[in-house]
Amino acid sequence: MAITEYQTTSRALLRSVSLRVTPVRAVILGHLLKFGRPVSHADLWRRKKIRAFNRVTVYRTLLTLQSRGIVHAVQGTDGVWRYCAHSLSQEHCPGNHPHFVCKKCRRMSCLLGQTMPYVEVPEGTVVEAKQFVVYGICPECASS
Amino acid sequence: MAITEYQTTSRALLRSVSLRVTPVRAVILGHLLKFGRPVSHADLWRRKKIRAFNRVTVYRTLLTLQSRGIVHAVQGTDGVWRYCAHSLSQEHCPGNHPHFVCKKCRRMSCLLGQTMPYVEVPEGTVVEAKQFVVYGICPECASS
DNA sequence: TTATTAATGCAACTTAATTGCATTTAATCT
DNA sequence: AGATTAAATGCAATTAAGTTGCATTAATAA
Repeated sequence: MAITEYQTTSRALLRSVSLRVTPVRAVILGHLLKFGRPVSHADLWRRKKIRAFNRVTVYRTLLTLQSRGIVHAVQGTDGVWRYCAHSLSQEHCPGNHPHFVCKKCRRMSCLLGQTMPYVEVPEGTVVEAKQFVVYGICPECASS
Repeated sequence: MAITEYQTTSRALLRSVSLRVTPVRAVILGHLLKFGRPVSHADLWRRKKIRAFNRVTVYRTLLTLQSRGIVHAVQGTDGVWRYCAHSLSQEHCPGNHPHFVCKKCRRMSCLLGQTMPYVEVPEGTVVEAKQFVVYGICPECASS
């Protein structure tokens, strides 16, 4: 899939959640889809095409996409938020799995194939989200 | 247990991990023990006795206590680190349980009585820590 | 009591993220 | 196609959490 195709998909995704199709949104969503793993604002900002926009707008765009449910956010143990896009085909809110953060390369990856574990909470508690982050060294960094 | 007693305990705790007993450490550890739940730098900073010290020193003290294993740190879904002290009686490294953060009062509490779930990671991955945060509304905030 | 190693304070800085407001633009409706 | 308008964007400034380097001070051991 070429980057332009990702942007075609992006436009469709945006329209599907009735968001105006703007250049920033198409480009950011395109990049997120291409990354395929949760990436931070900083990761995006390294890309020329994204740096063409305003930093604040990038932040706001990520929030907008998140609010419409086409992007989910997870935080690493470094306190930095990472965003991951999901395609239209996925039925329920994704991101519902543990994540791994490498202390060396700071990359985050999804630990797929396992769901979020059940947790017991005190009576009367309203659970809105769960975040499970595993921290350590990824295979690539560990072997070098 | 009065605050002075907490500080007596603090001194013993500090000595037990061969840390110099200084005013900042005794006061911070005393407050952490009294809180009994994970609290942030900001939470501590609200206390007059703690604001008497330097902000940086408070940060550094928390790191020191953490490095000696008498305090553990967890991050909320707001990206803020919270610190929790544990008494000498506890055998193994505490903090090894899920935590809950309330979106309204921003308080963090420990979800005791359940251990950290096992997670499958790709071959070659080195796991150093796991963080499981449940986000939502606490019973107190939910009922009001 | 003194020596010395560790701890503290201060000032400045970094990085992530947010806010308010003026300007521009995507989509809608003639 | 062109005007309309609510929504989106850019800019400047700000906040909040946390860090760094370095000079000064203090807790402990001899």
